[in-house]
Amino acid sequence: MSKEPKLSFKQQQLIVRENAIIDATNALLAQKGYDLMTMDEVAAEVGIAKASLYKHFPSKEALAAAAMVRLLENTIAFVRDLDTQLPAIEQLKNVLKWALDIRIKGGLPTLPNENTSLRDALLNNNRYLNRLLDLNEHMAGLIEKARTEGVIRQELPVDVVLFTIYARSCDPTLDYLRSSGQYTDEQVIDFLISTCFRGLQ
Amino acid sequence: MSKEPKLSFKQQQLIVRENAIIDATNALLAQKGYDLMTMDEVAAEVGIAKASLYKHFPSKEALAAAAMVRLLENTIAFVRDLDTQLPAIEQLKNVLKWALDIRIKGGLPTLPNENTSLRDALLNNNRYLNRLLDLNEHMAGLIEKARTEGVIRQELPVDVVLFTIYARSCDPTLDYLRSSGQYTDEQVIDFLISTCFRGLQ
DNA sequence: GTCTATACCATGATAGAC
DNA sequence: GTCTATCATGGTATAGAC
Repeated sequence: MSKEPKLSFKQQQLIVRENAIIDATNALLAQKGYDLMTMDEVAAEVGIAKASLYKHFPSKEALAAAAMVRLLENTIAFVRDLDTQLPAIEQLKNVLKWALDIRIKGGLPTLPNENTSLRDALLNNNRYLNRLLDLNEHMAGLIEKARTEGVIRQELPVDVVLFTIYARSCDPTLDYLRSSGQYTDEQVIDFLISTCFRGLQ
Repeated sequence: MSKEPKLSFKQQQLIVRENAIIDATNALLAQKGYDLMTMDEVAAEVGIAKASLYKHFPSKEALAAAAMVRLLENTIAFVRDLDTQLPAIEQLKNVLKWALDIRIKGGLPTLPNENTSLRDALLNNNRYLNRLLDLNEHMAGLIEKARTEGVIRQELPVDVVLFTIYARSCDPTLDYLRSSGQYTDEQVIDFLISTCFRGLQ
């Protein structure tokens, strides 16, 4: 595409490096959360000096935001590629299953809740907000479809269902059940999906 | 009870002061979480100097652990006082409702998940662990009773039900729905209890 | 037991050489 | 753009006077 392959190659190198940085950030965000993640750790994980990190991302907040944006983009891509032949409720379950699989592999940072200072940064990040709105729209469409198919309770508003599914992707129950050592990862995921959609009763 | 009322009075004063400290700790833990809570804030909230705080509690971890122990004791007391005439499932719902009410009032720290450094401290705290085991036994009894009454799915192990209910007490869905401003607090709590026990379908 | 003042350390961010 | 070395801030914890 570019007229100067050399420049393009350099740019490619840059992208690869920055992807590696975001990989490390993602893992550390998932493992320790935003506040406990340190820039020293990220740099060490990537194998570069901390100062070099700051040449790529101007701040810790910007770095974390970039990681969250990439995560949202991957999620949107997954949702777009869902098999539309399936009942909407099965598509929703597949989204949750996909998220839980990623989480078990150590790559899913928990939702930015009100306790963390990352939240404010993300709420001021337009790239992040745009991706989030985009994902929300896709998910809301699926939820409404599932409702017209009669498999989601009518009295539950769409946003209640949406947040409930989002929250289940970072449910601490996953960690507790896994650390009990009594179940396989697949069983734990099935429990979470089942209790989310069918409840306890 | 004591032979020396004067000493007992001093001890009472101490208890009152320490209760005030734990009150402040509880609120800050709920608001910001363990890592973002600072000893300066706790001291300022109570109205004493930071050094005085350390005369009462030897460390930040010990202080947070004391707050969590008191919370567990209050929970156990509530569970003990439940109306045993009610169906077990209604008693379980009442426990969750009670916890969510406290959380809305700003007094319920989130569960210590794997991300926080508080977790290790609590796992080494025998007072905390004993209270937790005690509560777990009470709750497990209720869950088994509800199961024999046929209102909890047989295929769900007791610990899955237990953790699922615990996790719902710190579900971020509560914050998201409240901040949307579309529902009353009571509605939000009903949504959470309903989706927990009946699910989305 | 309360205070002021401070030691000590971790961490986000930067300077400046190469 | 990478590095080493450093700064500035804020936090836990403590010393020592009263």
